[in-house]
Amino acid sequence: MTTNKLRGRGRPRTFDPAEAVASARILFHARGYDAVSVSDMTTMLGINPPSFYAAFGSKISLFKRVLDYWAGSGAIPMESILRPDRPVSLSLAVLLEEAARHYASDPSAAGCLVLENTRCDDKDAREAALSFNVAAEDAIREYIALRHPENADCVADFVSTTMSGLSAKARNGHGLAQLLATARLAAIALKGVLPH
Amino acid sequence: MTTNKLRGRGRPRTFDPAEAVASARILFHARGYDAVSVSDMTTMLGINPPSFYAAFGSKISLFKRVLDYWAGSGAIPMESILRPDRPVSLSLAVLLEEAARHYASDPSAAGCLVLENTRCDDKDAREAALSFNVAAEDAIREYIALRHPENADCVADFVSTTMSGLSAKARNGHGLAQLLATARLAAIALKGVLPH
DNA sequence: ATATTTATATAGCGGTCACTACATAAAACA
DNA sequence: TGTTTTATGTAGTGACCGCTATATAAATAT
Repeated sequence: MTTNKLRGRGRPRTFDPAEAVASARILFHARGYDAVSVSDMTTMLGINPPSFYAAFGSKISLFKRVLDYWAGSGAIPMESILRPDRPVSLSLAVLLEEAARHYASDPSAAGCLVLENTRCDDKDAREAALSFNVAAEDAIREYIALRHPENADCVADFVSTTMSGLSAKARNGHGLAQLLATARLAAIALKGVLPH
Repeated sequence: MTTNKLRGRGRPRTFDPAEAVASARILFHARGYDAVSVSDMTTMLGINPPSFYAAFGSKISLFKRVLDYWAGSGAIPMESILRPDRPVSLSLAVLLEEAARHYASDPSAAGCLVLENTRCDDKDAREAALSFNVAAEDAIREYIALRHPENADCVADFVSTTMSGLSAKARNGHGLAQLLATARLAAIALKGVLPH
């Protein structure tokens, strides 16, 4: 994490931007883009606003860096779950259970970073989160379509909707056990609609 | 709607508070509590801040009036859906379909006013919305428990989670057809888990 | 008419927001 | 050493937030 990129000539930084991105993820995940102020961020990082803007440019560009960072490190590993060597309904059931586990894993940052921020008030942040959400939904839909093209759209919508619900409920009182039970109940519908 | 309550002696109001509550519902429903400023509200109502505060006291107390008003007029009529004379799984399927229809009915104010605002950044508004949400979930759980006490908790959680997902998706691109298809898919799980 | 009551319009309160102008400190390079 | 480069800390900017002090306008009551 301490990526001291080879230093050039000026005064050295007093903080590590990569670590700052990881810290920013915690804040954005816990409270959402709108509710985190640049002042909150600079206080947590122990720096002043000019250092923040010199390193990241703007609040929204830091948020985009956080999304990129999280997609490659902490988010649900879709490609390892949506495997071609097991039944689609099983893969989707695993996906929902994994979502339940992820969303409940850190009570101080419950739910999905991407899904929660697809509903924030800042247009740019919302659209940035939405693009990640759309990409994930496309991956799910295409995975289903490989073996169940006729049901891909509505099943993908159902899975996406259930994940949104799981994320929302993770933030409003549902714990791991409840989320898992809901995920397993949803999987019943998947088994029922996908020929096996 | 034009409830001119019997006037006393002072200068008469230039606006109808009951109509203002209905207008406020549209704004809060379309954008959420955080994203609606008092300035937005007074501009829409054609009044000045002092008139607003004289009539409603504060932004949060207007929001609470909006919730009360909406629960009694525009929200999903739970008591007429959760009927004791038909199968629980059927009632819940109707509830989910009705949610889909409600959440998609006004594209400029998509989703559920209550559910969407259980996730806003203002603590008081969030808790006000949450209390309505909890009441609705309790009603669902108790309805299920009358005939399926062993499954009431997890089935109620599943229905609540699905409604949260429907509301979220209604705000992010899913239209009536998609929401209805998702509701019907969720109903398969309900039929599967509730003995009939 | 005058007093009382209530709602109004103007103007602005202190606070927070994302962001920046400016001078300086700390490093590498010549 | 002196120049260049980069990041820093101090101290703000203007815009918007929820909300209000103050004076006045418009009704009823006496």
